[in-house]
Amino acid sequence: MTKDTAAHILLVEDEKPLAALLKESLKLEGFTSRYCKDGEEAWDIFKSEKFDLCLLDVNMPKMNGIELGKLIRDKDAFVPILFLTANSSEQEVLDGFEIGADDYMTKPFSLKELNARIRVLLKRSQTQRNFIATATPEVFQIDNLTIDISNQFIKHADDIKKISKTEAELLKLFIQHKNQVLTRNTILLHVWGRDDFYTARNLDVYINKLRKIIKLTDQTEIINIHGTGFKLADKLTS
Amino acid sequence: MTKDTAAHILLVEDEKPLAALLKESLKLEGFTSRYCKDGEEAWDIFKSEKFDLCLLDVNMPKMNGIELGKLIRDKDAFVPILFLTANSSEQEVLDGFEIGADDYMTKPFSLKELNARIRVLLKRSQTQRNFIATATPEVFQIDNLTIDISNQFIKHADDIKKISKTEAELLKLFIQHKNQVLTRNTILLHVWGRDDFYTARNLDVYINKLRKIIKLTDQTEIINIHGTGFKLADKLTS
DNA sequence: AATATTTCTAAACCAGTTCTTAAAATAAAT
DNA sequence: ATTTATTTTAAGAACTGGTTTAGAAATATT
Repeated sequence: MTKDTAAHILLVEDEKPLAALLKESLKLEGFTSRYCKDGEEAWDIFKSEKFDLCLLDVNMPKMNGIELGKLIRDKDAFVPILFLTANSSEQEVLDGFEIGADDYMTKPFSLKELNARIRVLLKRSQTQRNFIATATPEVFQIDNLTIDISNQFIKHADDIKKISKTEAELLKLFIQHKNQVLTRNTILLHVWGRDDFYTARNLDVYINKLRKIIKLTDQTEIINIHGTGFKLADKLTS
Repeated sequence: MTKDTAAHILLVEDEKPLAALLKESLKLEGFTSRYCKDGEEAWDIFKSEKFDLCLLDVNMPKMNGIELGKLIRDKDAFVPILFLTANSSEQEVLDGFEIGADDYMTKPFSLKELNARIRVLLKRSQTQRNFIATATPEVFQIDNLTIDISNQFIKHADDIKKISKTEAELLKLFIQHKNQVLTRNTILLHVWGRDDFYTARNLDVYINKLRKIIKLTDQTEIINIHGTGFKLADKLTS
């Protein structure tokens, strides 16, 4: 959950109509979600995407929710897991908590209550994150230019210049994806959490600011891929 | 809950037989508990005793569970609150979550499930507790300035000056994380337990107080990272 | 139990900075 | 040529931070 952007939720549910309802409900609450129809598919997705919460049906073909929950919990000790179940035998519920579930709801349930519980879990994990996380130092060196993201400054030949939070975030995104094309949409969602006309213009303003910084080195530049996005890349010396 | 000792639970329930059953169950699970028969009594007790979790019945004479929960949440932003309710209208449940409940169970419920949910909540809050309770020496020496956190005073060239509890706590947090950027949110959660508009401005007031103290040494300073937070750092000697 | 003292919060004000919007100029693609 | 995308500059809006102060709340003292 970068910045103020919406939480991203993994939704695994084999009953299509319920799944559609849930996906719609999550959207209305302002969350983004990724839907998977069974446990195997979900596990594949989970390995490659970052989620703020997992909403798992227990009874599913191929791999049931509990098994999936265990895999998820083993890989990520903190991501909140909420199980949905139809025929909740007490033992099944206890099994869920045993493998590290955070909450359990029995069908049929109130959508509003589900949303309330989701918010509780998200708030808790967010608080936990803030409590523990003191920004890991992020210092990059490009040519004779030092870029300190967490302390928000750049240093060029003993000349220290402060940069803003947004500049730092954008710069970090580029550095982490050096030589890769970042689409406008990716950048906008990552840094601003939204993608609309004005924010897109704003990005251009910030590209301009960043180019002035990057110019201090003469090895690297931000190049535009017309109609697509931008790329931080080594200059061609030809 | 100091490390290995059992969690201490506030149990508020006006139905005597259920209360007795719950108290017994908590004991079997290895928890200690304090029983109160109504909200008013519970609030008195809560103010003077430290609990790791609150188990509150919603329907009670004198002060209902929701009101009590709100008082508790205002005083302590972190202690987990679990509501028990007989006739759970959806709205009542939502009200509970609204005031900051962490979980909700509808009577009749499975004792085993209740215990599982209690353990989940305790586990989550444990992480934070551990972070708070990192034992560190309470006396620091920075340059010619001695800072005694537990006795709440600073000493500079034989000049002893008292500092307040909040000043001491904030100073300690900075010293423990010297040269690391602390976000406003992290600071607020640690020192004030909440992050809202007024508390945020309050932080600025205290930064101001602390800077006057820190100024007594000329090696160290509190610097602001615009839009992010603050950092206690060695002055740059350039 | 009343009073004094200290500490904390809320609020106002100002200064500084960062972000957004707008608009004009330039470049690329069809 | 014309449309669409990008670059650049700039003004003001919005936000963030620093400082002081008055009164509320909590704590200590008589």
